[in-house]
Amino acid sequence: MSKKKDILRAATTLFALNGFRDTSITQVAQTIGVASATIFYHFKNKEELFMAILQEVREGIVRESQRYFQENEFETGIDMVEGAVSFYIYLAGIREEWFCLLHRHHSVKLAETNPLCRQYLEEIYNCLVDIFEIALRQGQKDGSVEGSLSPRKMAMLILTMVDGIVRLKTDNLYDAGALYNELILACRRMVANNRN
Amino acid sequence: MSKKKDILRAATTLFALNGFRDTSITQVAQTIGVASATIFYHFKNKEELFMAILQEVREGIVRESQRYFQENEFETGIDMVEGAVSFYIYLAGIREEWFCLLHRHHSVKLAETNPLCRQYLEEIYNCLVDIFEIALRQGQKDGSVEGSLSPRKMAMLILTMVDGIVRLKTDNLYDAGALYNELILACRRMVANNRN
DNA sequence: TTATATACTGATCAATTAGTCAGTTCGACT
DNA sequence: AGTCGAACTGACTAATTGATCAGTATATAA
Repeated sequence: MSKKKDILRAATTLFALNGFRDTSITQVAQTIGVASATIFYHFKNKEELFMAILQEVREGIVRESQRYFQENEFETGIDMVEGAVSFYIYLAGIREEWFCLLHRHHSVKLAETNPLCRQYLEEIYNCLVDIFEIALRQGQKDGSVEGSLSPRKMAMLILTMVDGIVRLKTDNLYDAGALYNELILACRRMVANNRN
Repeated sequence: MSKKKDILRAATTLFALNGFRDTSITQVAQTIGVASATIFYHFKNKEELFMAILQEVREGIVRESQRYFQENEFETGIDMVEGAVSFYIYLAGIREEWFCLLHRHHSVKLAETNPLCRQYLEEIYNCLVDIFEIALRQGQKDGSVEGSLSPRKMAMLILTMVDGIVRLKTDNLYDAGALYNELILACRRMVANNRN
């Protein structure tokens, strides 16, 4: 019967869609038909509401990435890279709010002064880079990925590219789907071992 | 003796650094020692101030990209791609405010309702994609770039990746310089014609 | 029934905000 | 000297904001 989950859900959507500063507590309260004081009953202030959301996002991303590793197996590392790209696009599709929220400047800005926020963001990005790095290391072991490349740095580059495509979609600037094939191709060309 | 340029300069920095919504007119006025009413004398409202800044950014980016094409010549298309990446990183380094501003959600959001804002953003991004696309087309002509790739789409992917690296730097998350060599390498591998 | 803690609310507040306006300063031209 | 317009300002306003608090409703346990 608690409205806490409702508040979190509505605030997540609104913060993701319009940003932290452009979303008032009143607006969050109104969308779920609750007094604004109710929000301050469950959360000390607006920033703590944001932090609670960020914590949920972190848990969600870590959980989903673990599930991805459990449920998928790939023959070669390079296939695993492709799978990782697919997974990222898929996750950003069904959990658009999470990625919108991470893309907002407020998260980055808050991390400068709020250590917990910084910690959450680092955990999230490490988790996301790892998805690609693990695939690349696997590929270097089985010979499908060029051995001279730095797995961590190439993983960051791929993440950067894939995340940029996701951004194009969430910002309604370009349809991510239209670039999907080229994205996969580009990643393969970037890291594949050409001797095979 | 007009304070208009001062206002534009201060507002550009503040909007880029803290965002549109988190920057008050009073704050802009105080940083240059001017009454806040002076800002409303030169600009109809806060949004028009923002639009004036965006117009300046557009002009700057178009101007700099034209200068880049005039002042540089490359032997092969693939070298031109590398030059384009270099140029982008360089420009984002000396005009960090421009790119910070473009990365802010407010620009994208405003474009949804303000046609002029949308037009400016489109012109900016077309100009930036073109830098890479022209290089790729050149490379397909001289055989240094794989001919089967779509120049426009590959240009968008490269832009996305390079811009993502710039973002890492402006967001103080990671040093762009540390990824520079890998970035160039990745771009070359992505589009190079392997038959040569 | 009574007690108690949790969930929730209406009324209210102090602070900040974008924006207005009447009036002042000042340099250029006649 | 006098006129005029552009640049600029101090004082103000109406609206919104995050946050507080005293008090109400409800359910569960003693």
